[in-house]
Amino acid sequence: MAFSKKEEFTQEEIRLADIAKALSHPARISILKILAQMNVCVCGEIVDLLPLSQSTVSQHLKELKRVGLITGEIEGPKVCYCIDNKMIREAQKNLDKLFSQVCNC
Amino acid sequence: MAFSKKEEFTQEEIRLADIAKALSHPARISILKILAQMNVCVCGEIVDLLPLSQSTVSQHLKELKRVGLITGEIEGPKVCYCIDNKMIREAQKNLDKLFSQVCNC
DNA sequence: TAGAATCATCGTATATTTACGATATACAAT
DNA sequence: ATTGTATATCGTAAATATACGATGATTCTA
Repeated sequence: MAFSKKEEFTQEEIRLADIAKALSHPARISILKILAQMNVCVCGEIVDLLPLSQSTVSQHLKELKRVGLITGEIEGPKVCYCIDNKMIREAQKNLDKLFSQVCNC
Repeated sequence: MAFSKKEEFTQEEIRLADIAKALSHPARISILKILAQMNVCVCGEIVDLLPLSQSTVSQHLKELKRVGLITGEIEGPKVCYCIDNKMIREAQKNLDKLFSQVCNC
């Protein structure tokens, strides 16, 4: 392909697709659940709970952070990851709006 | 990578990620909106409304059909695409459930 | 100050996605 | 039968995603 055509859609569509992309891997869904249960969680603990290497988990965390669904705070040598409740609510609201728009019921 | 590790997660996580993947391109979000507005829509009309070639649109339609969010019925030489309301509701419910699980509020 | 621990990033291999034109298929109409 | 219309699929190129080990950066501890 010459280059991506994603920019040729509305900002809303692009943003929604981007959120969906962040949720498009089971590992990232799992990470969100883990963070919600623990409330706050050090990266290493997540690695221990998943069947993936440390570097791969780090990549998945980066993707979730990129779209804003989680935050990461440095605590000494560790990094404390946490759900961003506000962003989760916003994602929930926007996806719900899409489904409502799209569903004839 | 040797091979994907997606299977090592729960069926629920895999299914949810798969739905999210179907929504992870603005063209597919746009297609869903178009189908909802028109209620029912011939493939060619969708092509006319998007800045993409016929073959690319056909691929996006295939992806939406794969996860069940839309159906396609052959009508003579044309194909009539339609939102599957039941599946949309199910996707809405399951994503909403995830967000509720994941949000501390 | 030297190591140990924690995490991100780099390099890399492979898989998947995105995009298009060309071609094949199926049907309708002439 | 032939032609035209509508759509899917094939082939292909480029981009992006997934996964890992190795390395680098940072910070705590001995």
